[in-house]
Amino acid sequence: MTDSKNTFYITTPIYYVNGKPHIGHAYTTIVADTLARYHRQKGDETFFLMGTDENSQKNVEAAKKTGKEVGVYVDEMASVWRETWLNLGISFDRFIRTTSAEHKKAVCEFYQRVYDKGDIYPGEYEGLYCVGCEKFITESELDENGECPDHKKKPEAIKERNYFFKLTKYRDRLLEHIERHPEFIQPEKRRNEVVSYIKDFMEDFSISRQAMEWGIRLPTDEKHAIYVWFDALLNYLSGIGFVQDEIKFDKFWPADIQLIGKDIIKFHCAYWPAMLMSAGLPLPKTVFAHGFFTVDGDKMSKSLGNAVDPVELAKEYPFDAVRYFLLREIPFGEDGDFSLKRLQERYNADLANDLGNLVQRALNMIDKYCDGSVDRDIKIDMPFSVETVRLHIESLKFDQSIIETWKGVSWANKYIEDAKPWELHKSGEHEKIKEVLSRVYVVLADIAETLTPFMPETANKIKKLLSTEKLSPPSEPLFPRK
RNA sequence: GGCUGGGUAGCUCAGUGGUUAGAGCGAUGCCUUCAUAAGGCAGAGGUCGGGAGUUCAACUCUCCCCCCAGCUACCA
Repeated sequence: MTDSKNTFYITTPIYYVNGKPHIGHAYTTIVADTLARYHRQKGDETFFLMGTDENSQKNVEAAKKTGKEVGVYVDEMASVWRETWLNLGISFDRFIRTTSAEHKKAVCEFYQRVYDKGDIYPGEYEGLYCVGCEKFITESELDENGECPDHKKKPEAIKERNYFFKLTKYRDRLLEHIERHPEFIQPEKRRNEVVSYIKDFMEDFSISRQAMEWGIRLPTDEKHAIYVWFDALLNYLSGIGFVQDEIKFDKFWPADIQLIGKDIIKFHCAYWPAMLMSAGLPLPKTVFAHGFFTVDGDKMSKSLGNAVDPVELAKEYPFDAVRYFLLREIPFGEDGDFSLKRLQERYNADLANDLGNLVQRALNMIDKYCDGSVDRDIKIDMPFSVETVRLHIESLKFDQSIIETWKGVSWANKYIEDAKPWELHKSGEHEKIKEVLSRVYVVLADIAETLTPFMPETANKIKKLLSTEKLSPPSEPLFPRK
């Protein structure tokens, strides 16, 4: 991923709008935002897409509960989601809605291509369907009450004629692609799961529903709505202008990274690439499935009511602190535990004490001992490697990247301790003080630069403090202790 | 039942066929005062899941077992 390519296209899954965003959504989104900001900083022409999945049956049910028209309901909810991310400072370039005219047009065109290819055939399906999952499930997957274990709901028995996509036709090509491109599915353990699924269990899947009133109509048969996944996955194409802005589309497709949660691997690592093959389009370079959170050790679930609301959280802690915590605490790709206690510990130790206090003490001494002036171009050996930070980001090891940056923070704190500017001040060694504080200054400047993708607001604050003509400490601490 | 990944300090994790097994956080003691009662230093804390084997030598390799997570099957 260290090629010199100058465009970068990254996507998050589009989210269902039948509820509010929780910390898991925020996690995916933060990672995507960090990567997007990194690539922009690097100078790549970057496109960061996110959006909402609105043609789903579960949205219809959610709307029914509120007594609203589905159309009204999804409009309202889509706006809630969009505003949430905007307010949290997420730098998406486009927020795609699957009910938009553009998306529908793209889906119809895509469908037509696959149809013309001969990959769609009518058939009959009988099975149990869980609306919560938006997929068919087998009896053996049900729990002791005959309910879907994830959604605690009885699945619906469906028997109808509908249309199928010849997924199995692409079995060999999929396996070959995965084999030849080890970077396609990450992390590695997910790749194994996918391979075993494709080899042993994959079947053609139904791509239409007769019973559905809501959703995109099948161009070749108006009585059918397109199955939500065959529609939703295409947002990654419609979001960058598929069949409507070919120049833009050709510039950004295929995507560099598609982030997903581990629950939707099958759709993104089997259905999706096969659909693209059928339509004659190149495959995304990497699909990365991250882990899930527990909250204080418990599975996050509606029944436990322990879902963490990122908006509420951002009232307690600056959102940068939440970003820092999630990226620093959880090795990307692993499952992690979210706990407020842990967040507070990290906040106080790393952000308030180490970084925030460093900025404070350094600028205070520059102000006090050097009249706000240092040599901003002093050449020193950097105590951490910006190159290492970059390499870690590009290999998606955000925790490592932050650890490397913190070497700079620790170095500066120790250097100040060893050099003791306050004693130099007493003995009147002004030149020496200025040299010491100049060194600290340039390290801080590099830290701010490096931190930009991770903590954009904080990085900007520091940059601003460092760019005033007469340097002085911030009027308020960067991160007040909690 | 099968497959995959994992079980290392209180917590989160890193690590190598070879002297006394590492980091960060937390807890303890000391030093310091520029700073958000922040910072620095030091010691404490582990029979590296259990057992057997290979080897001059294993935490690091092999086998068996136990436990955790994920995927998946079968029986019902």
